[in-house]
Amino acid sequence: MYKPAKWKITAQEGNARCGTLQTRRSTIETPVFMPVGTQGTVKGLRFEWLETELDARIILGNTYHLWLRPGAEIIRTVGGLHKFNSWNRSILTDSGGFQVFSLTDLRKLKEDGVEFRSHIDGSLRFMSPEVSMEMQAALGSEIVMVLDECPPGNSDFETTRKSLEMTARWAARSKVKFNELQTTGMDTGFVAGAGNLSGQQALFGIVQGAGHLPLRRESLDKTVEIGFDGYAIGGLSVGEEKQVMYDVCEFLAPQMPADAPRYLMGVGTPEDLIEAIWRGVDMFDCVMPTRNGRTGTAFTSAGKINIRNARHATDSAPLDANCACSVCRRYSRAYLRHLYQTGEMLAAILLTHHNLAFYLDLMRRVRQAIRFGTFKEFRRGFHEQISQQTKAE
RNA sequence: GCAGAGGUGGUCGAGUGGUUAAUGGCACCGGGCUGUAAACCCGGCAGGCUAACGCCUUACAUAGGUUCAAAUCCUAUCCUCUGCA
Repeated sequence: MYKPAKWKITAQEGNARCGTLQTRRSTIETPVFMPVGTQGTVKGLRFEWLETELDARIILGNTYHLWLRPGAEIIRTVGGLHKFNSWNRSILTDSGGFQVFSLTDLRKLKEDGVEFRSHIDGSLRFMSPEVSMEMQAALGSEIVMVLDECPPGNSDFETTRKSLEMTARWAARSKVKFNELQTTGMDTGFVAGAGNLSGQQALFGIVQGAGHLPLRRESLDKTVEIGFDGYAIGGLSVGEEKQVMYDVCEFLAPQMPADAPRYLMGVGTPEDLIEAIWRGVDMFDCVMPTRNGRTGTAFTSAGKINIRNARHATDSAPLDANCACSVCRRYSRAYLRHLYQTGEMLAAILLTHHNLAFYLDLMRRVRQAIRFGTFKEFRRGFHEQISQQTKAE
């Protein structure tokens, strides 16, 4: 029987893994960073750049946001998200679960689903595991996420336990509905004759449990029991201490099925990625490179820089002397600062471009290190750079 | 020349006798951003001293004056704008 996605580990160093995830639309080398494209666009970047220079193989889309606008009907009419936005490589769609957390003041949580007060026009909208699956089938993404509840990172034991139990029930419902949609041809992204793949969508489960390790274990068991094509760690980088995130990854990742990709949702800083990969995580997404790019922060091999700072006013150096991206090859800090200060949209575009290039290149170098068995040294070198930078400040 | 209006901190602009070192906006300086309600949000912004509560100095064109108290009232001077000659 053909599967929707094929996962293969190609190299390992300790808990860190290097692999390939083949979907019906692209082959993704892991560890991978997936640029976030909430509304069907990676803000500020043309797909041309993502395809050629950056060579991103997969990006995100968001079910909640695309569900509100343009809506399922339009998406179905135009034949799914790939046809709509012209991105022909893989897409992973988040289920709307994060909005249960981020839009907490605009929603009511019930066993059946979530009642959202639309942040756009105030209308009442009902999202359930079934609705989320339907919307994600309409979008036709390669990887579908189950609808989960993402409780705040510092939630207490009892709250977390109740939440994770409902998430588990939602996961089971998600899978039932997902299977039904796959067999009734509701997936707009279906690829007939996709080689040794089924051409269908893959479905990932999400492990919750906040900072409580026993609950993490419990959630993992429940999720694995249902059975998914990949497993995500959710509910981190949502207000808890950074060490909690590392501890949860360290505890959880090695226990997650080795024969499926592990995805740490919503993380993070370059350092976070290194630390999570070290602990056995394969996939990441985060708004940080795109949002921070828009708001004036560039990630570089020497740490973060704020392009607004006056010290860059006449600096003819690129953002990062060690970066080979087209922005660093051509534009000076002085010019980028000028663009930012004058409110020119090109500032956001160029900083976003560089930041994503930096993130994707970092992942390339990490993969290479794992293949060569030098990731341990790579990680140490990375730490030294960061502590040097902290001292310098 | 005559008539009218007006000169406030980097800038625009409130304030028209008493918590005014002076509201706001902009500019400037700095910080934040982790499955995107964010091309956004927060802080600082006369000078000096202090670890800090605070304290001191200089400030609303210039120079005088009235008053317990003046950016605010009076006088003179300088300057700007508008209209008429």
